[in-house]
Amino acid sequence: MADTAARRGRPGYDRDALLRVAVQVFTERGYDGTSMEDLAARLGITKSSIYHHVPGKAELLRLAVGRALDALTAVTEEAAATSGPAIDRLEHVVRRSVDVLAAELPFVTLLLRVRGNTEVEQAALARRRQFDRIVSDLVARAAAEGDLRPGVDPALTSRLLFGTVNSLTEWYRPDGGLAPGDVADAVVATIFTGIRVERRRA
Amino acid sequence: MADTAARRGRPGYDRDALLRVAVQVFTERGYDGTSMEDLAARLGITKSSIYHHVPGKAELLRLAVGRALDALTAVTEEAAATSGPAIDRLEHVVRRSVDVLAAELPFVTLLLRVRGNTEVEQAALARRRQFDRIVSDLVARAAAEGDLRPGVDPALTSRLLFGTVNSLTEWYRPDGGLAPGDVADAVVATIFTGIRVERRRA
DNA sequence: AGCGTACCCGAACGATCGGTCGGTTTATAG
DNA sequence: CTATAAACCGACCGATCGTTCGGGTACGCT
Repeated sequence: MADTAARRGRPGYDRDALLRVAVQVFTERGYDGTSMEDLAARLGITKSSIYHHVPGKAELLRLAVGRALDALTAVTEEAAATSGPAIDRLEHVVRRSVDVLAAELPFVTLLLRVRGNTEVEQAALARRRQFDRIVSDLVARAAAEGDLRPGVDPALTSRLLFGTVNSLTEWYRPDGGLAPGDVADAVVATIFTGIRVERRRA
Repeated sequence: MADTAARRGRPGYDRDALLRVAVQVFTERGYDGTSMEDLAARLGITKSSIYHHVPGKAELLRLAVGRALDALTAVTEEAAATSGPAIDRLEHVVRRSVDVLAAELPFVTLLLRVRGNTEVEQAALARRRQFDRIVSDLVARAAAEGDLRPGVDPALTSRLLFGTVNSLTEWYRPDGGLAPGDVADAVVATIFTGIRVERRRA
């Protein structure tokens, strides 16, 4: 789609192609559990070659989580996320977040596993908290506008909402015959409407 | 509660006390991201002293995830989890799982982060899949018994259910003024009943 | 053909990894 | 006071860690 334009120089990985593989391996073995040797083996090149593309291991992580954060941040800036009833804005953000998660699955997966060990990770966590804040504000507004069931705690609910959406990285695979829209439908239906039907009454 | 009975020998950590600290550090820095030196520093003893209690780093992980899995497995064997309508059994397992998660938080957290890098981790994943299977079977039965909203996919629903419950490890802290029962109420209310109220109709 | 560009390699670096070893310290039991 | 038990320590091991360095190699362009 993008460039079939022949590039100059010796063929091989460019920074983006390398990043894709790296992120894949990071999500499989964990960032700390992946050595540069592991990466090199998977890439089919030597360890030292990686440093032609990137100044170090940490930079690979930085690029990866940055990409995920950019995509998520963009969602919160869409028109449907910034106007209208909060409950509808919330639903939009949830649906689009699922889309982003599907489209950038390895990157988002990596982001969600970051624990703040290094400066790169702490910076990522800080940006992630901004996103979290926006969504939990939407939940609070939806409650204030009377669109949430009475008794639901907005803070707690936004936690559960995040948990449900983020847990998609644990099992969802885009090539599994399940479209992102279907997953979004299921998430919204489950959280917004509930799964149980009222039957036995007396 | 257990033993105030004075033990023999030089005072210090026993295997269980050491395990508690180790699991704590593992959840903070990640298993791979934690060196034996890190552990020793936190314990206030030297690296080599750790090997008096345990044959190696992997054994610490094995003990930790084993403890979490034992607690979760026990839940599925409780009376209320093995008889009655599936929807009620499901609710019971969810509620008790939240209890276990709260009571054994560091151990369960560690379990949920295991990715299968080593044999120990793969064995843990296998046992975890058994638990997952039991719960997803309950969802399927509840659907067959007509207690789930029509249109909900049991397989997908059980995934989301797991995601919601398991995500508690990301933020829940037992000393945060929120009782496990309250969290269980919120989870059950959110997933089973939904958060949205029907308002605008025409 | 020759040049610039982009990509890759082997060998080596100091630091840190998980783990081993022989010996020491501090308690209780008799 | 001695024996036994339980925990701890410092020095050291080979292996692996992320990274560096001085080149080598395969392309498009002119």
